[in-house]
Amino acid sequence: MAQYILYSTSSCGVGEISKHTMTFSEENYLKTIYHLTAVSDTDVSTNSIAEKMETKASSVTDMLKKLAEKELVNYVKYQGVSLTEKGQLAAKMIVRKHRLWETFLVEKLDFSWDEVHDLAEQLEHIKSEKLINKLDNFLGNPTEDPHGDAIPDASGRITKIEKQLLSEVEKNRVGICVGVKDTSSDFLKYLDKQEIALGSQIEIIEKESFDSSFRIRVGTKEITISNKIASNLYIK
Amino acid sequence: MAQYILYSTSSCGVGEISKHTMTFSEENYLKTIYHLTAVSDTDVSTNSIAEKMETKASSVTDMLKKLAEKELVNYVKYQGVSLTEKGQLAAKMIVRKHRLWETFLVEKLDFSWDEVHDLAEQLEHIKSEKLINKLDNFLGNPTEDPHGDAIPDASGRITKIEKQLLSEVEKNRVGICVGVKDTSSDFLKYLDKQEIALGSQIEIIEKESFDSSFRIRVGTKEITISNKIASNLYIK
DNA sequence: ATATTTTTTTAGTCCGGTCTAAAAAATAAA
DNA sequence: TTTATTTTTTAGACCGGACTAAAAAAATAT
Repeated sequence: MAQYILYSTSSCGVGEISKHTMTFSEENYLKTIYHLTAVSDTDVSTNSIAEKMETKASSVTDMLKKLAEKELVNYVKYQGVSLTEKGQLAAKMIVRKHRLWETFLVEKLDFSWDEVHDLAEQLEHIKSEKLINKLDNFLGNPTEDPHGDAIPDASGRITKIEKQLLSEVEKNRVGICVGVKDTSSDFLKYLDKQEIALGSQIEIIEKESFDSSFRIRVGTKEITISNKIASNLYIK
Repeated sequence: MAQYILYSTSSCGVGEISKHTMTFSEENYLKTIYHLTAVSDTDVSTNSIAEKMETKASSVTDMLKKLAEKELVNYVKYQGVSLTEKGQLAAKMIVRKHRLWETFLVEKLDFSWDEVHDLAEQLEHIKSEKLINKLDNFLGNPTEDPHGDAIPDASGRITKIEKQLLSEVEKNRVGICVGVKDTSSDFLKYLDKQEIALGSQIEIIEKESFDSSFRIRVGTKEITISNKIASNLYIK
């Protein structure tokens, strides 16, 4: 019976990864694990992956074995999974592709920010390092995508953006909207309706203690937003 | 036992196709059949498809049944295959995508014309009519790709380009290079070396009857090219 | 017209990725 | 600490798409 306790021993350059081509499915699992790790920073459970990917736990287990075999994850039966260095880099490259394509779609093809996610899910699997680097240059080497999320550079480095959730900011602060936490189409459409976009100036006029809602000024307009909205908006 | 004699009876709009999503594999078969039909204009044989796709005849037979089931091809056992109206339109949409992406890669991302084919083979499978139409607009609705091949429009219409093979043109004619027949990387690299590109002025100085080679002037330079080269260059 | 060769199809296998159902391990409750 | 519950893994199946080997049909040659 095979052992799945795998620690990355050999260092691995970016170029090396592109040689082992991964399947779409493998890439999707890797990306999901990456995102789940980013939130909790502990080992990721089989079930949490299954839930996020809308698949079954048994399918996840199968895939984790394959990814462990390829030394992309550290997987110990019943104890969850984490990315190896190699896996982390691979995941970052997928995220890089996703966010660069989203940027392309919004900036060059004039898509709105709520339309681009599904398309980027397809485009992120196009296999060519050269393509993505040329796209990066074409877009002017952006560091953030249309939702304010950081775009890893060609070597996987991420320039951290300092930002705060609007819900955690004190009264009277004025800031610029720099990102969203929830990127669902519904939320983004709501923001469009309220004329809140990346770069909008937001001032907190009042915090309502009763329901934790916020009275804010967006540009020149004054509006009320729920706590749920406020806790999905980043400002700086 | 199922019958595979299928003629398209219902007319089918462009929008309708995108609902039945096709797999990558189905799209590749359809595209291959389309290209093979374009050359011979008769029914396409199982073997010719297998050869072009570098696969086995038995795999082709399997797929032809599936495509017939979906009413994308007219398939009669042992008698070859042709595209239905629906299949033709679907194939044209794939070709449209392929050629628009190639154009994008060359014009916007600065790829050379010998590099783009393999990338476009991946990009042509991205599923979104909206994306491809926006890309079309972004590129200024081009009618030809970087190799001089026609790009079908959103409804599948193709604006025929009048062009002749250089090998079939009489002595002293002056023309503009408008396309290539062979689009292999080797051939395109050869053309780059000889400084022959789309738009180059070409004058036939001499036809050598012995080996059917050509003495031509490209711009200001005089060079000799073999008959094989001349029969893969289109001029107008 | 018959035999031979080529082409095409069928039958059965395999692989990747998913699933269900059942077993095993870990966790929580009594 | 024993039992109940939840989580995770295994075992076995299926599906799409490919393959090999063998059978059947069509084309070609004698």
